[in-house]
Amino acid sequence: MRDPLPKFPGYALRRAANATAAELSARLAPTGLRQSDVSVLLLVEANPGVTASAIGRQLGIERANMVPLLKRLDGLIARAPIDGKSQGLALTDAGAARLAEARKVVETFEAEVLARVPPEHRDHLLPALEALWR
Amino acid sequence: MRDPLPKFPGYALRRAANATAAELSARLAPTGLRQSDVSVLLLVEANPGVTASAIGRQLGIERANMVPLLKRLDGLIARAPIDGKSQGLALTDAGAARLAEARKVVETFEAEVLARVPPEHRDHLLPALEALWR
DNA sequence: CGATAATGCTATCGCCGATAGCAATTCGGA
DNA sequence: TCCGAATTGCTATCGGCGATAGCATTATCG
Repeated sequence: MRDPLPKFPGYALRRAANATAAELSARLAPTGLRQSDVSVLLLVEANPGVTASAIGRQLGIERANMVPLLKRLDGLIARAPIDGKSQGLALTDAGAARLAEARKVVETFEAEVLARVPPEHRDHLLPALEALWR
Repeated sequence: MRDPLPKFPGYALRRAANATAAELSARLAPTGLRQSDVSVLLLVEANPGVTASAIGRQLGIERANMVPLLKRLDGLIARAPIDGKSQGLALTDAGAARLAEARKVVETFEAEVLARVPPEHRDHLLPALEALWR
């Protein structure tokens, strides 16, 4: 079947992103966390006391979408008022434990993804992708 | 703010794919077509007489999801029965005309995407991505 | 011929992201 | 210092894309 689409970088990007996202989701299922959950947990861990807004800005998640996300992470993330309108986020012990599991999954997965790229292209993937969104 | 995520190829893939998809969607808006619409139209154009199932297989779209998609493209794609259960798809004149508009948008966009990638990484992007889904 | 596979379809769900709007609070410049 | 502007967290709702389960009909093949 003739298929002109794979020549398009945007199309290849979509397919590659879908494939990897589906696989990572499957691997994260046992932890009960979604990809977005893990990304938020990682950022909260690395920046204790950050606000939900700041996390959202960094990850490209709208404030409105942070709300149900954080609601899902109840018990894993603690909130402490910073002032009258902001609240600082931090991992609870349970959150740190769950993140430890998830991190193993993610790091294994990411290493495997990179390993699938032929060696001569491998080092170019990250810089090329970063040019497209940073 | 500390952010360990950009080091992960899977994360960079998601962000890059999101950014490019959002931009392409915006550019396609004037044509009234979605990205998936255009990909289907391109495949039907390149393979007149194909079935919806075959298109779906090629594009990674479930049969079930082809139904509303083709319903949206009513008037742009004609269906002719092949046998009792299959139907061949082909572009109508209107479909060919709309696709011509969309193709211009897509090709311009794809060229710009590639142009954003630093020259030393450019030729590696497509092969690297293909290794992740093909 | 009969089991199996394929096709097109309905209905429903999940994930991620976006917009619009709101009340409360904080910030910053005249 | 005061007041308009910006920020924060939130509700509600929508859109795009993809997935699953199940169904009736029709083809295919051993």
